[in-house]
Amino acid sequence: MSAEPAPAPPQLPTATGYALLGLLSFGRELSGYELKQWADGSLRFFWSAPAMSQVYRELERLAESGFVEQRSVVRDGTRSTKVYRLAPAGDAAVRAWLAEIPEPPVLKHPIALRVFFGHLLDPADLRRAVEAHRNWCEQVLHDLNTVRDDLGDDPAWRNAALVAEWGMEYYHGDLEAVARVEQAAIDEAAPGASPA
Amino acid sequence: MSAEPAPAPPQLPTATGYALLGLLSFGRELSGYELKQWADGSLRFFWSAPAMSQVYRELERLAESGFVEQRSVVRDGTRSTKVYRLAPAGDAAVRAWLAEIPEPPVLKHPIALRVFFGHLLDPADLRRAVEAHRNWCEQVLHDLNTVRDDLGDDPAWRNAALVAEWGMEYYHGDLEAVARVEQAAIDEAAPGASPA
DNA sequence: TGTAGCATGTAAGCCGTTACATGATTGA
DNA sequence: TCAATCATGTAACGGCTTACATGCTACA
Repeated sequence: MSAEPAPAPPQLPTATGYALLGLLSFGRELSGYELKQWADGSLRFFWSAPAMSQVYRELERLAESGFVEQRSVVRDGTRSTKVYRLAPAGDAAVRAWLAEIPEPPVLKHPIALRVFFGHLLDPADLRRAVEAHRNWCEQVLHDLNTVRDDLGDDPAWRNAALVAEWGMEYYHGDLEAVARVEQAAIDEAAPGASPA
Repeated sequence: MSAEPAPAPPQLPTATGYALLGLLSFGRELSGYELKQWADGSLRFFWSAPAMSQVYRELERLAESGFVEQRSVVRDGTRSTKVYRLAPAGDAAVRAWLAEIPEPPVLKHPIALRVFFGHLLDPADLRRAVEAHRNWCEQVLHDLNTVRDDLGDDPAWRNAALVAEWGMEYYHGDLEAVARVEQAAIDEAAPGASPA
């Protein structure tokens, strides 16, 4: 008959939780804010980056379940920050998750959608969409390039560098494929109607 | 002072709703079941295919908002089926949506994730993940090939065929990129330890 | 006779988002 | 002193999923 609150059943993390565990597995002790920054600078290129509020919620759950250890530190000045470190249970959990057969990839490609529904857009709108997509890809390529440079040839970041390189090829290929499909789609829409 | 239920405010469709409107824009009158089948055979390759229950819910909302027209038909035998046809408001709505600046693409790539967190997997697990991914891609390529063949060179399906072709290149490229990255990641993990 | 496909939904719940709220610190 | 960034959350909501429930029809 204890009056203590029932211990939370250690439920398994969500995909986002596992991703945070993965980031913590590099050994650093990080705050929610820092984890979000890092996710935005790495995971977002090939997985997804959760909202800030989601990061905090997940960290709380991970701490409740014993997958991470939480403590408050005073870093510089007087303010205290909560920082998180991977616990042994968290290490085991994320390893087990990654060893599972993966889910299929998820792709939502707005240009492919617009080509598919091409009869509902006029060529100018399609071109505007392609241009926005191209700008976005170029920004991503620029960011990835910076990331790649920052990683250098430190063996500790070799895998991250590999993925950054993969990402650059990927988005480069996307750019090329979109250009091809745009040309074909617009040619179809107005055969022979080339601009003066 | 009428006692009638307040008419539902015609709220804008969700992305899934727009996708259904897009499918209906090809002019056919379809049931929820048929729309789901079609989404699974087309949209899923480059966008996403909603769950069956989601299709029904969206169709109901689209009907409430006047974007589609609903009627019950008896198709063969005695059973009646609800079928949906695009209403003028739905046509306008989906056109306007597609003409907007698109959201950025979404990509969740399980192999990239596993390479990034490569220090948490042993090479055998990475290989298993890659193999599962490869099987998945090959299935998709097979399905896309069937789709492409079925579309033939009917000008009415020219855009769909373009996207199917794009998809085949895309997943082919994925396969190649994954093979490259796998080789590099495994080489790194065990340098000099080539199989006998 | 039973299984697979056709066909339509309801219920519950998670995941993640946006919007909101707060306050300290740093540098222009 | 103002804006940007660091830092941490809460509240409300929406989208989509899985699991469940139901029943007909065709075919082997």
